[in-house]
Amino acid sequence: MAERRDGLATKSHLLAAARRVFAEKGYRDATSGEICSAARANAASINYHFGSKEKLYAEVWKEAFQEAIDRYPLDGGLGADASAEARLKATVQSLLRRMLDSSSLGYAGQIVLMELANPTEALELVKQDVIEPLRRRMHAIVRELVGPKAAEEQVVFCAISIIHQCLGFGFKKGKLPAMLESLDKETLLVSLTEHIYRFSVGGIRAVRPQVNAAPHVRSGECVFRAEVG
Amino acid sequence: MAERRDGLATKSHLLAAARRVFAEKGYRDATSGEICSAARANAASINYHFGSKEKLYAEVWKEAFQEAIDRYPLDGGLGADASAEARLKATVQSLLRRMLDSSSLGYAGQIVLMELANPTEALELVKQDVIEPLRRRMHAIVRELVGPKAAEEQVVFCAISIIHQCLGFGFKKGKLPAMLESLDKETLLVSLTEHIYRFSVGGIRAVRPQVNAAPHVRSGECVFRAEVG
Amino acid sequence: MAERRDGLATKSHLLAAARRVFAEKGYRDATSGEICSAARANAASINYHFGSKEKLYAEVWKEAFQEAIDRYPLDGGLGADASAEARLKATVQSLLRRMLDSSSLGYAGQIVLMELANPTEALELVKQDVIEPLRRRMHAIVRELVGPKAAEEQVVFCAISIIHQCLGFGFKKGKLPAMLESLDKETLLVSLTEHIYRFSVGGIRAVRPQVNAAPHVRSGECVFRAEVG
Amino acid sequence: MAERRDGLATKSHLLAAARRVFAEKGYRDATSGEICSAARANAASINYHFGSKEKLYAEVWKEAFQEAIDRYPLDGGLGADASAEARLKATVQSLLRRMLDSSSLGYAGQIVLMELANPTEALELVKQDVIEPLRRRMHAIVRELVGPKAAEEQVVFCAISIIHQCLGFGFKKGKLPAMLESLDKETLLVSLTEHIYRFSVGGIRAVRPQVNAAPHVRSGECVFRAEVG
DNA sequence: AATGAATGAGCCTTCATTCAT
DNA sequence: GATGAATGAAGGCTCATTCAT
Repeated sequence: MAERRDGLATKSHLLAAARRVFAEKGYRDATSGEICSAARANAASINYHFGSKEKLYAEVWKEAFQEAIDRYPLDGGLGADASAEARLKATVQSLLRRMLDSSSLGYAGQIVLMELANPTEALELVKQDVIEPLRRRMHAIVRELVGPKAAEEQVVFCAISIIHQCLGFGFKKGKLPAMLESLDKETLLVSLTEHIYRFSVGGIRAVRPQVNAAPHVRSGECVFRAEVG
Repeated sequence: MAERRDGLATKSHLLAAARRVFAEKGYRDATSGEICSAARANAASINYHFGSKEKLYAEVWKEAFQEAIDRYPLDGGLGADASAEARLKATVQSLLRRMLDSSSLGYAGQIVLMELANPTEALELVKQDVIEPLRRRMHAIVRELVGPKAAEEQVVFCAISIIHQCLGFGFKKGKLPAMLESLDKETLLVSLTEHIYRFSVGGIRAVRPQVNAAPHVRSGECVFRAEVG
Repeated sequence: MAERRDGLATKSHLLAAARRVFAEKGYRDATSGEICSAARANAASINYHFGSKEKLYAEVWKEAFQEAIDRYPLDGGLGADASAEARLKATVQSLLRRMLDSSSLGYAGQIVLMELANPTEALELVKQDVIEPLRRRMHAIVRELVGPKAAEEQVVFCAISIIHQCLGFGFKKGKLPAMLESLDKETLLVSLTEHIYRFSVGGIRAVRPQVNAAPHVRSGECVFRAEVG
Repeated sequence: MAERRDGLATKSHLLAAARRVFAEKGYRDATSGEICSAARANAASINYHFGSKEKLYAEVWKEAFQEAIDRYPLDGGLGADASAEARLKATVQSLLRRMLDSSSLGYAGQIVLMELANPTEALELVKQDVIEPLRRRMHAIVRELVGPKAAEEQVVFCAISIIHQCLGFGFKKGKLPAMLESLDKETLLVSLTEHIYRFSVGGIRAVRPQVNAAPHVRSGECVFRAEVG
């Protein structure tokens, strides 16, 4: 009926449609039928090209994350010799871009959030390729900023704090305060990067072992002590 | 055939089972059948007691969040006259408890994460009761800490940063580094509270308008400037 | 909860509600639950009072038809010595009333139509009590009008023609031409009776064996005139 | 597992089975399962081919009525120039055939009766295509027979009388007197047509305004005789 | 290489009925 | 005498998958 597409057009149409639909609805709610009709492909085409819905999903992940990595590398183009601060900022920005990008190629953020909240087996597949490198890079940056004397636990906590700040922005729309909704994507991204970067640098500084307590650090300590005790 | 239970035991059994199953699998993947057999109830009992699977889900939410609010009130028992720092710490701890509690009464964290990533209509229901108060409280605390001169945008960003740090801990198990997994729940919670509190106080201090720039703040600024420019 | 009704109030409420609901929706579409809530009775009350939905239905039939018979007896109050024409007219009117009456006591028409189109076992129950007497009476009247020489088949056909003309008015509302819808029930009924009576007398006359056309045609006219006037 | 049928055999099997089952049991009592197993098709096939049970029902209607219209056109093949009497007879016969035909292709009669007594939305669909044309045709014929001076109401009543006489024969089997049951379908149909035709012509004559009885009554007789002979 | 037809497993829901009180 | 709670059977429908072409 419909004119035949040449070669592997159907396959890539399916991948594109699947990425969109999976990101919008999640693995379980996205139906094969919907993906196929969005791709103007036959209902059997998913199984023909990918073997199963689940394998298509895995393929989408692989593709999406590879793209995320390619488009927004964690080092942000910085050499290994860049300062820890510069690397931190670049990493935050890359991570935010991954979460906020919803162009036709980048629903990665939505998908990963959904998986983290309600994992499929697919999550395991990208853990090593995407999450581990991120965790390690962040860990290294924090370690550098916090100094060699800091406890390992502090480093881990700080890395998590920074990553979570970024990850939260992958939640579905409507979560941001009205005030931020009006900004265009790029402006928002720059501001957020700036904010998270400064906030995190301040946070790291505050938790690192204080060789010599600066005045305002002390005040922070005091409040804290009072609270706990 | 199975012995009849007296009273409305079935209804509460269903609620308990549903909370568990919904938290484990999410709304779509949790089947009525599974919930009913977990509650040792008939397949029709969900409809009898709640009208539909969806209404049961809404009920579970309401209950779970009410419990979260009751058990872990945001003010942590502090009076309104407590210092901003104390209120911040208490709020962080309450929020963390809500996310990490997975006792028979508190899957709220898991569920909210799932909803944020992939919303059902149920999300709307608790937004006002749970999310808004949290946002407002955090906003007020940050405003107090950051001072009246800070731009509104800064306040909003900081509140988000703090909330996101906590929310991230609602993700399914297996996400925490091995090192933290070994700690018992309560110890972990105390450490995390401590960390997020200090980290956030440091972060807030770092982003607030600097009347007189202390030396090391300036260095942070410099790095940042270098990066952007 | 609800105040207890005394004695058999619930039972009669159920009967009334059931009659309404059965007439509106038919046996299969009417649910026990709907009937019970319309009667403000417990879901178990049907089974308690009547044993089953089907037995309630049969009870409704019996009651409805008994009422129809009592309120609109086929002889219309005429003695056995009334003329065949008078008895025909009375019978037609009674039958029409049975079909058109939709007061709280008389959904009989709707129900019988539904049963004729799509029978339940209940139909058998009233066949003897309601349908047979009607058929026999109509047969006798027609036989008298048509004369002893007419073939039995003709008599049967005529009786059917008359009965069918009346039965058709039991169909659900919205079937009558707009023109007739505007009339009030009683006026419509009188007009219809008049029409069917005259039409049928004419029809019978037309099909009876014609020895010599003129004389008794005239007498027929006379009778008719007498009847109407 | 069951051998695959080629082409769209399943779809037409379903339609055929559905027509039978719907006619026997009515929309509500006919189950998808029954229809499918009668069509030796899978339980999901109704949804695949028609979308839902209701749409299948609508399809069955459309088909059945189109067939009824095609096989038994109201004009019975008569030209528009045929006499009113001839057209009346032809129309009555067509209508009776539609009601009595229960070959594999024509349960239309049963279904329409059921719908008239207990309507589905499907009824609306065929009202315009089937019921309206019939009503209009009958109206025109009666108007011609009854003359221009007759009140519109009389014409409407007569048309209804004729139509109802025919419609009544769509009721489920077992309603006809034993005497008629023994006749074969075709003989019964011819006799019934003859009867209803003569009965109705007589009825119309009897209700029309009588200026002077004799002349046109006679002509009516003549036409009738001519028609019959 | 690709597809239209068809399937089977399972899900949510409805509903008449039953049971203990 | 009457009821609220609970149940089992079945119904319509969805959906990923398979098969023949």
